[in-house]
Amino acid sequence: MNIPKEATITDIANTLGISYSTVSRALANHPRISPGTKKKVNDLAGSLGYRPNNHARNLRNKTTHTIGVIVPKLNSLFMSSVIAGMEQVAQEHGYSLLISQSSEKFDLEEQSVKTMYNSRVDGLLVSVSYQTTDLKHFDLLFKKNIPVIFFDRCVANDDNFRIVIDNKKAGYDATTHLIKQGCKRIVHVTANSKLNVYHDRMAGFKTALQEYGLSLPDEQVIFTDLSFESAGKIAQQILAMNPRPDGVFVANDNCAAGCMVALQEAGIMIPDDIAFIGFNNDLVSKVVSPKLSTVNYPGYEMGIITAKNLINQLRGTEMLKIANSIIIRSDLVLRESSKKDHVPAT
Amino acid sequence: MNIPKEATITDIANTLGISYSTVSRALANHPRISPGTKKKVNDLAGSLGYRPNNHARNLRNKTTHTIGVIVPKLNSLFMSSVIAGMEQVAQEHGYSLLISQSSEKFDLEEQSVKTMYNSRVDGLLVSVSYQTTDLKHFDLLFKKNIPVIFFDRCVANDDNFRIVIDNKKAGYDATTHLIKQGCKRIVHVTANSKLNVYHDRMAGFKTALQEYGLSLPDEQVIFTDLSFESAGKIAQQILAMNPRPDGVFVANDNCAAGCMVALQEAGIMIPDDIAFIGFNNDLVSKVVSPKLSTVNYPGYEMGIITAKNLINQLRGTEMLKIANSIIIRSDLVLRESSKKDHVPAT
DNA sequence: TTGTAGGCGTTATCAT
DNA sequence: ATGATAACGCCTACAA
Repeated sequence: MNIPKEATITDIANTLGISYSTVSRALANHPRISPGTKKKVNDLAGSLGYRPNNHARNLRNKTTHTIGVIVPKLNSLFMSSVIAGMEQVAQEHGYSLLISQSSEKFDLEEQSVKTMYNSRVDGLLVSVSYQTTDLKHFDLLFKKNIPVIFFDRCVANDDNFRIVIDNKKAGYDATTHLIKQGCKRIVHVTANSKLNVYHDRMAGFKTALQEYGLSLPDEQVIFTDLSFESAGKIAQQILAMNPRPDGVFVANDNCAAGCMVALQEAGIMIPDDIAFIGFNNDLVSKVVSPKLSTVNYPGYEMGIITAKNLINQLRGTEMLKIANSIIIRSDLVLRESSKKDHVPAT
Repeated sequence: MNIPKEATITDIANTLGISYSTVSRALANHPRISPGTKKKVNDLAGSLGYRPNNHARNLRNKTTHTIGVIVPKLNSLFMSSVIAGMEQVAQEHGYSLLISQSSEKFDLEEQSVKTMYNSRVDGLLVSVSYQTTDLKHFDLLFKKNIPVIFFDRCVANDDNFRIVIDNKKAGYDATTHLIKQGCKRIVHVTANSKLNVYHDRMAGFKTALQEYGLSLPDEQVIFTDLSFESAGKIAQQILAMNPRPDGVFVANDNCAAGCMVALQEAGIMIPDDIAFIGFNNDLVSKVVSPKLSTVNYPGYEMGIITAKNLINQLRGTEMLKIANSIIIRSDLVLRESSKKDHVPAT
């Protein structure tokens, strides 16, 4: 078990008979180091398998070149695209990503924030958990002026920097679409939470109903955790309603798909009896039968934009105190689940 | 923009009028520091918002308490469960996770390995990409005796430590199930790769066919990237076959679901014309209609076991050179897509 | 039970 | 163009 020795700049300096500050500068491609020494240093470094010690570097520079990422769940097409985008940008700029999932639990999110703080991340990208209602647990970062950017999911009415879609508009468009398909009694299935995404989607939903003169009895808004597993219960609730609704707008695809499956098992025809529209354009929306209409928004792009903004902020390139939100484009994706009186296109 | 000063052990020592080594020891809960000083130190540390500087610590100790994780994709129920399990164990033992997705590309995986290496992770947990055929790119780690554990996906015939399921048995069981349902011409859809998961599942498939005296024309093994997007092409290929197969065993659920959707659009009845079985028990398997039979294995547990093993290895607790693989239990999950002559249970 | 001193690998500020 | 030196914050023999 021989310990393979780790080469340092001192080693390079010694075998080359020069000082280690010269080596350091040569490695950093400092302008006033002779090309000759640069070459010698780089060659030797290569053959020695030298790798810079980031810890020493970070200790010295008080910067870690690490970006923390906290998300509620990793297992959606959307989230993994976001992260892929972030990773690309991070790599391009020499940053690493420290990723953590809160599993929709506030406690775990709080825990993760602490870990990130103790790991001295240069900045943090966050999509908050389902249970999060305020941002006190980020105070340690705020106090130290460590930039935090919230993307996709934020607590409503908060003025931190955020990168989101226009959830209200998307909710409005989805609902309007159902109305135009002839739906009169539309149910909205969402989470009982203060998050922008649910709050705003519902706001859009309500605006649309009002605008078209449709009433909204209390029972037509159903609160749930939006998991696939909970969908069975929602379906029961819908079946029990009298009169039965003719359209459902669910705040995510997983839950929408679960509802559809359960309702169809109970003999409901979709879209003829009840039209459905979901949110996220997740894989399930293309698999469930009939295919689920939904709202699409570009995760990969959102990841890129979010990461770029953070890095700009870290480099002081951008005056971000001015703008405090970026809105990303979203689109309605219409499929069979919401097209009344239409034969599926085959 | 006042810079909030960062408290160090020296600060604590000074305000308390004791030496910083005492503070260091008190913080580390060293046995021979008086409880009184310990309390004073900890209290002050708390009120000062002191956080240990991991970089200084790592520099000193030559250990980062960071575990690298490289996976092909994050967006599956399986992978995100694995990572949740790893995170839990890591946190319990004071480790952080550096996560990266290769997006099934060899280049990105290679890149990630380098990044991990340069970040000086204490160990690495890897599920290799679809394109990976050998492990040369891990040599830098191997040479330095940095432990690497492969989980779920490994290159075949490699003797590194691995934590996997018995893919051959699972493939055998899945195939046998189809045979027992009366299937005579069974197609296997898999990836053209050297990975254990595909290699072994196919081996199990072939063994089962042989055992039951079924022939296997070349065209009955279809190679693809197994993505949902490629499923349409596979469906075309299956439709073009003469005689038409009556059973399909696909090496993952996404692709299986995609095939089913496409075939049903072309008028094929599932399971009556063609029975289907997938692999992974991903969410789509419960959403697609009819619900997809599949092979389930516990991601969360696999994550826990993998992380625990690495940490034990790092602490020298375990003699891992002896064992070189751990097999995790997997089960067949039978649903409607493979039950011939059965009415769906409702 | 506590203090002193040296060093982990870098980079930045001097000086030469 | 290069060298010497100090400092980043922490840990740990060794002393006291």
